[in-house]
Amino acid sequence: MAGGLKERTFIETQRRAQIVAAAIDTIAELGYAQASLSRIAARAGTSKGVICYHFAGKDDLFKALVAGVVAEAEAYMRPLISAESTGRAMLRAYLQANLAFMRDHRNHLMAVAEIARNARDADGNPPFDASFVRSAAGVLQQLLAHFQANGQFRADFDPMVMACAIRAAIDSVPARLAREPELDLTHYGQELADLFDRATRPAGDDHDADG
Amino acid sequence: MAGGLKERTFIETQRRAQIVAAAIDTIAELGYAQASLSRIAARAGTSKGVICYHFAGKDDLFKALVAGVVAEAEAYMRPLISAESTGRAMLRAYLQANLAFMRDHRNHLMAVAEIARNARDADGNPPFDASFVRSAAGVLQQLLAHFQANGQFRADFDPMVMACAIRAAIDSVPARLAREPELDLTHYGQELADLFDRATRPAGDDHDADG
Amino acid sequence: MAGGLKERTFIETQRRAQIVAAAIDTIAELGYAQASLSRIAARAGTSKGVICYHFAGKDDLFKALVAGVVAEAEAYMRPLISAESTGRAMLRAYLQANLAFMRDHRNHLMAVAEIARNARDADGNPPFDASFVRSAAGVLQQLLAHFQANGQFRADFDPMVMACAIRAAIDSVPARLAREPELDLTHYGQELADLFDRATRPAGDDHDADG
Amino acid sequence: MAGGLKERTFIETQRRAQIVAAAIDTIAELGYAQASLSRIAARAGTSKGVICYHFAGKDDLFKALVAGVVAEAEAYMRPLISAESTGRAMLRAYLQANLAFMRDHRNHLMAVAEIARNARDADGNPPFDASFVRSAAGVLQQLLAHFQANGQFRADFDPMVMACAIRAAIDSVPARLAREPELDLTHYGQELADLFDRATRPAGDDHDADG
DNA sequence: TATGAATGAGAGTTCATTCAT
DNA sequence: TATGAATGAACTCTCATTCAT
Repeated sequence: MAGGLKERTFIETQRRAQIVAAAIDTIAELGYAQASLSRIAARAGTSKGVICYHFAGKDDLFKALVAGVVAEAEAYMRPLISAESTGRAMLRAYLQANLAFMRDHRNHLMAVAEIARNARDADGNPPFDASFVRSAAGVLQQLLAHFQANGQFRADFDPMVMACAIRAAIDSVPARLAREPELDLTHYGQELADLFDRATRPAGDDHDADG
Repeated sequence: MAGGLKERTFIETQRRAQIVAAAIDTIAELGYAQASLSRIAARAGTSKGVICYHFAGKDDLFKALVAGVVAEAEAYMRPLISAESTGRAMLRAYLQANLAFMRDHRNHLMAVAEIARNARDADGNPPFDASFVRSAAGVLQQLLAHFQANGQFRADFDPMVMACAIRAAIDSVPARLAREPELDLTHYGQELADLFDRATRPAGDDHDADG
Repeated sequence: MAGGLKERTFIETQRRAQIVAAAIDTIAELGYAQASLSRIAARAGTSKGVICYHFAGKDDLFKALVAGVVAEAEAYMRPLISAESTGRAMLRAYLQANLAFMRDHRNHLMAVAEIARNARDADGNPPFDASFVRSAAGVLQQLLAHFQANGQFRADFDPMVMACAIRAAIDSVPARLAREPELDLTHYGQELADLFDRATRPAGDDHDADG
Repeated sequence: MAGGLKERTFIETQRRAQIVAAAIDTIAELGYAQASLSRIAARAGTSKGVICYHFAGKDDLFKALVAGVVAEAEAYMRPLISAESTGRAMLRAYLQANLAFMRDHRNHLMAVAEIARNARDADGNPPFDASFVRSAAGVLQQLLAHFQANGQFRADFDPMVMACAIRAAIDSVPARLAREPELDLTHYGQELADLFDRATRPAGDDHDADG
C-alpha cells in the first residue's frame, strides 16, 4: 500500500469527469442555488447514488470541479502570458488569454464563479474565497506593482484598485456571455486591452501596442 | 375598482419594511442560498407565516426588496450625476455617486446582487436580469456614446465594452467590501474615476479633472 | 421578551406528548436501530414533517423522551423510598418501587434503555450514558455505603459491585418483560428483595423483613 | 453431494475470520446502529463487496459472529464449571469463568450483546433472543433448581429469578468495562460470587467458600 | 391582522445488496 | 475468487407554502 492515495480506475476517472461536466452545465444554466444533486444526476443520466459513490458528497464534487477548472485555466493561460516580457504586453496577453479561454469554457468559468460566490462550509464561511479568487487578483496586483516599480507603468495608480477593476471586467464576462451568446470575445478582449493599456501606460507613451 | 392597487395601511407598510430589512441583512450575511424564509423571519423577530401573509411568497418579497433598493439608489444618485454638465465630470460623478451610496448601503447592494444572480423563475430564467442590471449598463452606455459623439470622449473605444467594464468595477465592490470592511471607498472611487477618465478622455487632453 | 424561553401552546404540548408516546412504543417494539422518524410518525398518525416541526430533530425528540421518563420515574419512586428509614427497608422499597413502576411503564423504560445504549452524538460518544445511567447506580452505591458505614449492612461487600448487580437485575427486567408479558412483577420484586436482602444484611441478622 | 455443506477453503475461512473480527470491533466501539458494512469493511481493510461475497449479507455475517463467540465461550467455560461437583462451587466457578472469559474477550461479548438486543428479522422479531440468551439463562436456572432439589441450595428462592439476576449481573459487565477499562474483573468476580453465594446457600451454612 | 400548526416535496447522504468483469 | 461499480430505497432534515383560528 505504497503512497496511501488510492489510484483511480479508468472507468472511475471517466465517470467523475462526466459528473463534473454535468455539474458545470447545471450550475451555469440554473445557478448555484438550483443545482441540486438530483438535477446534476439527471443531466448526467444517472442517479444521486452514483454521484455519492464517486464523490464524498456535494462539497467534494464542487471542490473537484473548481480544482479541475482552475488547473485547466492555468495550463492554458500561463504560457501565453509568460511568453511576453514587457509590462504592457503581458497585461494585454493576460486579458486576451482570459477572454480566449472563456470562449471555449464559458460554462466552466460561470460554474466556478457561482461556486466561489455561494458555497459555504459548515461554519458559514466561503471555502473558496480566500484560496483562489483572492489569489487570482493578488497575482495580477503583484504583476502591476512590479512593472510600476521599474517604470513600465505609470506611477500614479493604485495597483490594488487597478487589479480589482481588471479582474471585475474579466469575471463579469461569463454572465454577460450567457445572455448574449453572439458576443464577439476577440473584439471584447481588444477593447479591454486598449482600455487598461491607456489607464496604465506612462504619461508620454501614447502610441498603441499591438493587439 | 379605481386604480386597481390596494392601498396599504401604515402598519402594513411598516411590517413590510421590517421584513425587507431583515431579508437584506440575511442575504448579505449568509448568501442567497442560505437565506430561507425561516432565517429571514428569525432575524425579523417573527415567523414564516407573517412573511407569507404580507408578501405573496418568497419571490414577491425579493421583488419588493429589489424594487425598493433600486428606487433608493436612483433617488440618491440621479441628482448628483445630473448636476454635472461635461462628460468627464458626469462619468466621475457617476462612479463616485455609486461608491458613496455603497458606503451606507453595502448590505442593500449585496442583497440585490445576490438576488439578481441567483433568483430564477419557474422556467429557470433569471427574472431580474434583463429588467435592471442590463438597463443600468444600458443607461451608462448611452451616456458614453452621447459624449463620444459630441467629442467630449475619445472616439476609439466601444461604449458597450466600456460601460460593461465600469459597471463590473462598481458591482464587484460590495463583495470585496464584505471581505475587507475597512476598505476606503473614497480613495477607491477616486482611483476608479482616474482610471476610467484616462481610458475615455480625448487623446491630447491629459490634465486631471477634479476629484 | 421576558424569560427567553418561549412558552408552549396547549396544542403543542399535546402533540409533543403524542409524538413522544409513539416514539416510546416504536423503540420498545422494534428497537432503537429500527426506530426511524418515518415509523414513529406512522405510529403517531402523522408525518415526519410534523415531528421535525415540533422537535428540532431526532436527537431532540429522544432527549425530550428520556427527560420525561426520568422525571416520571423519579416522581413515582422517590416518595416510596424516602418513606423508609432503615437500610434494609429502603433497599427493599427501592427494588419494589422500581419493579412497580415498571409494571405500568414497561415500554417507557425499555425505550430509555435502548436510547441510553445506542444513541451517539456527532463525536460518537454516548450522550446519555454518564449523565443518568451512571448516576442511577451512583446514588444507589452511596446509599449502600452509608448504611454499611453505620452497621445496618454487613461490612464485607463492595458497594460498587453490589449496586451494579442490583441495577443490572432491575434493568434487565423490561427486556424480559417484552418476551414474557405474563411475568408476575410483584413476585419478581419480592424475590429480588429477598435475594439482595440476604446478600447485604449483617451476619447474625437472619430474620425476614416484611415484603 | 454428500453432507450438503459446502466445505470452505483455507483462504475463505481466513477471510471470514478477518471480517468477523472487524465486525466485532466495530460493533463494540461504535454500537450496533453505527456498524454498517462500510465501516466494517473499512476496518477489515476491504470493501463491502468482499463481505457480501463471503457472507450472504449482513444478517448472515452477524449470525456467524454470534455463533462463533458462543462456541468459543462454551469451549472456554464448560470445562471450568464441569470440574466442580458441589452446587456452591459450581455457581462460583460459573461466575468466575464468565468474568475470566470477559477479560480477554470483552469486545466479543459486547458485540454479541449488541446484536442480540438490536437485530431484527424481516418481521421485526429478534432472531437471537430465544435461541441463546434465553438458553444461557435456562441452563443456569436448571442448574440452580437441581442443587436446590438435592438440598445444596436453600429452598426458598425462585430459580428463575435468581438465574435472571445472575445473568443480568454478568451481562452488564461488558458495557461497564467499556466505560471503565481499568475495572478489576478478578475482584468483581469474587464479589459477585460472594453475593450470590450468600443468596443461595442454605440457612445455617454461613462459612465462606473459597474464591 | 396575525400566527401557530401542518404539509409534502425535496434536499444531501448512507445504506445493503447485486452485478459484470 | 475477488472487486469496482452501480442501484434504489430509506434515512434525517429543511424548505416554501397553506390553512384554521
